[in-house]
Amino acid sequence: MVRTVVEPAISEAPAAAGGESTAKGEQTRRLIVDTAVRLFGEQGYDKTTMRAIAAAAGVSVGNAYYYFPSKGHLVQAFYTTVQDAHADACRQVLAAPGPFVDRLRAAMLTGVETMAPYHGFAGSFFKTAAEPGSPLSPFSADSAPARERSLRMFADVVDGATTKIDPELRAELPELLWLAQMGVTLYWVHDTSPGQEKTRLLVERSAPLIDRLVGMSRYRVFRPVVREVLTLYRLLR
Amino acid sequence: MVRTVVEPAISEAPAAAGGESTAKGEQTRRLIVDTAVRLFGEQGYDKTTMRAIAAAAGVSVGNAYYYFPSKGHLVQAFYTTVQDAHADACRQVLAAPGPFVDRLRAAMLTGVETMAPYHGFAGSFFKTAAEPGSPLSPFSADSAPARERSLRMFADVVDGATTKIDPELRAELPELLWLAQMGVTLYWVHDTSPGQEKTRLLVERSAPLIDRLVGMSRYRVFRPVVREVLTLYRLLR
DNA sequence: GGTCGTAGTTGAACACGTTCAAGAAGGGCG
DNA sequence: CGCCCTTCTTGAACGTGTTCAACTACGACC
Repeated sequence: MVRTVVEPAISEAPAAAGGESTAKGEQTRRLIVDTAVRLFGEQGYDKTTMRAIAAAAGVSVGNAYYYFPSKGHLVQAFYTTVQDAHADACRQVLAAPGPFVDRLRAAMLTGVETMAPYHGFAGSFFKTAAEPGSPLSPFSADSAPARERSLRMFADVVDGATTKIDPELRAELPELLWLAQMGVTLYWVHDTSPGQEKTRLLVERSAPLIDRLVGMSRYRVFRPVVREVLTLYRLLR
Repeated sequence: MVRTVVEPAISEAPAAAGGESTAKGEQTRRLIVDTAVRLFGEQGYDKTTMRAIAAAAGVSVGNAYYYFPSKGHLVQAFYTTVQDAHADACRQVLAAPGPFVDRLRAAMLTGVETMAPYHGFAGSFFKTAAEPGSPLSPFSADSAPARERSLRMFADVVDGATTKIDPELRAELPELLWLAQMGVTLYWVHDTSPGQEKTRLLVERSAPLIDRLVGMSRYRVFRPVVREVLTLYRLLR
């Protein structure tokens, strides 16, 4: 078997502060994760075996498991990549303040747009993410960084909104919107319509709907029900 | 290995109408599914291997696959069992007409109650059901019978409700409530609180909430938004 | 009774994710 | 240089779900 020789790169300051990785280890880690991400994109989740990843990266199977506890953890890297792209795509649109409905639609739509190329892939690995104890679950500790980033994005959506919103609702809104996007993603994964046009329709039409509901929250009549929903949400979180 | 000899039972009318199974085949099929259901309940999904099922049933692994295309299809049988129990538990409560809120709470609560013993099990096999193409998905063709039965139950919940409901909403309500129960189940699977008390809380408090929203649907002010939601739902179904 | 076709049954074999005992590499220290 | 410790790497091995070619049992038909 042909083995690529990896030279030790530039000599590095030895683990300055809390550095848990040497230059060599980090290089192998990247090599593996890059190869995995590439193969996932090319062939989907199930078709991309750990043996194939290891072979393509020029390392042994065991070596991949030295850096990643499971195949699922390799997907986490893939997921992070996609999410970074989503955040980037949103930045421009969310730069200037504007109506809540536009910002919400933009955030959700670019999300669907960014994920689009990976629809098949997402379908095949979704089961892993849906498992309760899985590190890939959006609610898991392992997903905390990705979740935080996404939440910050929705906080930005709310902060830059010129629409008037009930203050109590406004505080919880980013989290609720993130949850809504999880719902959209759930629908998207199961959406078999060509180009996932149904999911686009869902976003296109639920954004104004959410906007209307949020707008209504300011009126006194709805205060009790809004409070009830928020209280329940806090209890269940 | 000890092998139970299976006598051909009572001689049977040969495949009267559309009968696709002989007596012997049906017996083996039942033997396998009963064994599988028992082991699933005793040890959970992952711990119960196909080899263990086959061994406990006194057949070969290949024989199990002759009757069931995959391990997941064996769970379908388990799921059906639980759902039957749920329907039975509801029948008594739903016999006499009453307020919508009571009927809804009862239906959902008995659902949680019926599933309770299998929480651990459900968690481990949930990933299989969540997969888009899976026959175990509640939206799949294979799940059609179970889905129909559940829908009929929620239709009963609505039909026997003495509460006044917007007719247009009333027509779609059973399906929406079924969807809501899917949501509750989704939460339940991920609920790690002792005895899944949080899920009970969710049902306990969301039933009056849904009731209130349904009640509000009759007022003219909300007609546009109700219609919008229903239209969107029909488009996405 | 014999023959044939279908239904039923078997267990070895495959590919997969994952584990693990063993070893190699490399650098710091006396 | 020699020793040791940590980091990194290996590939065989395990247990899993699933497949498949071969075999058996059995009822129907001539």
